Amino acid sequence: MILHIDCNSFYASCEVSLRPELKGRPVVVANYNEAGGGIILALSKEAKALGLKRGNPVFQVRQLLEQHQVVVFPANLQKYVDISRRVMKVVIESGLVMDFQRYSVDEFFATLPEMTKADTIDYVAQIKELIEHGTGIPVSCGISLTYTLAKVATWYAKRYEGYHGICVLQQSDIEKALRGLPINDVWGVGYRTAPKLQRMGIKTAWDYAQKPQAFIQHSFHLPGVRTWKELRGEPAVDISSPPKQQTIMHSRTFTYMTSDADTLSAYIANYAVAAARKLRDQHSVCRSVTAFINTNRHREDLRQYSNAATVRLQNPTADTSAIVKAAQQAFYAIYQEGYQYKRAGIVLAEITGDEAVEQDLFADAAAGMRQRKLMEATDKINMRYGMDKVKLAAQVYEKEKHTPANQVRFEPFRNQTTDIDDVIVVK
DNA sequence: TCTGGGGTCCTAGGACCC
DNA sequence: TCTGGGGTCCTAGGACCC
Repeated sequence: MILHIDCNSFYASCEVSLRPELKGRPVVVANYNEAGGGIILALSKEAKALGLKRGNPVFQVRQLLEQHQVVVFPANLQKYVDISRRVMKVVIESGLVMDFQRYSVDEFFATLPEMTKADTIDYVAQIKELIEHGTGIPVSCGISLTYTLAKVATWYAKRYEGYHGICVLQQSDIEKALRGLPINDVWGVGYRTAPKLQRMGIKTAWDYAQKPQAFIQHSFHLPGVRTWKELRGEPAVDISSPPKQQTIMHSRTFTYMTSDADTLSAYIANYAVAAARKLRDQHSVCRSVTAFINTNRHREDLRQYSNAATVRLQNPTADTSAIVKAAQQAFYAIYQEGYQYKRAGIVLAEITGDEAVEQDLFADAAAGMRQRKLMEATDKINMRYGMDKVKLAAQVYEKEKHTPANQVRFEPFRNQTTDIDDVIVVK
């Protein structure tokens, strides 16, 4: 059987686990932005009960947040990744599961030894208890024949208190479970496909699983067929993750719109620097650099423009200045005057390991080595004295000064798992 | 005033080859 | 009337995930 472990309200649970006095209070995590908040990314049970939803722009729900004294945390991805690793560690060290796989920051899959249903529940309860005791993160568990069915089981485990967070779906339980599952809650069915399915009269996972394979293949192609097989109990999904990340993206939505090329180009340079740093962290090099810019899609009164351009590098590299140069070249290829831009970003692709970098015959090996040393040195300085203490001239731009009124008050950033000054002291 | 930031996989169609 | 036929590779864009 496949076991699926899903951390409940993960980001919010992480914050609460480090601030236990907040247990039982409404807590949300939103991505922080200087103008007073982006959107809500995660919510505790109590916050959900107030009618707050994932994806709500913070400014739209300000009243509700204040009225109920909701605690608002700025998203701190590094911390969540760190806690996610601890959850993994607890499960792996328990020795209770086989083929443990991390699917995302808050979801894991594993294989369980064969047992009766009652024994399975007891067995998984042990794992659940170990995680909750060891990390403070509550989890829900689903167990079934395939990955997709295990996620169906987790859907039930989360939804009905009676399961106490653990739901097992055996062959004989599957029909009933699928009949009760709306098609749009099936893993692999997104917001584009769901309405199409509705129009075809396919309203539940069961309806979908009952269609002939040829029909599914014709209408929904390979991904659709995979989901179809999985729902029928036949494994078809492979989640063994590719060894290395294939693309690295860095993008931001700005607080204010701008049409100024110099400002945008400095933003692009900063994103390129961040992406290059990430590239070096995982000991990789890239060969293609894409820049993209977008206007504000929420402003129907303004003219819209979105575009992207890619520059292919002569040699695979992780050198900041080469990547910045390519990113800016790509940017100027697509920049158009007269639009109000709201978002920009860059994507690094054709990523490979830096062990054996294929060198251009004419490349200057000595210069490459100097560049590499320069990168190592700047990374070290920035690591020690703070981000961007040393930077490229291209990264400098004039900060727009605005102090918006009516801001939602965020909790301060605290890195309790990585920064010695923030580590919790137990008395 | 204010609306996220990452990723992966698949397919169709164009360019090119013989 | 009728305009080959079989490949491969690459890219853009769409769909999905959290």
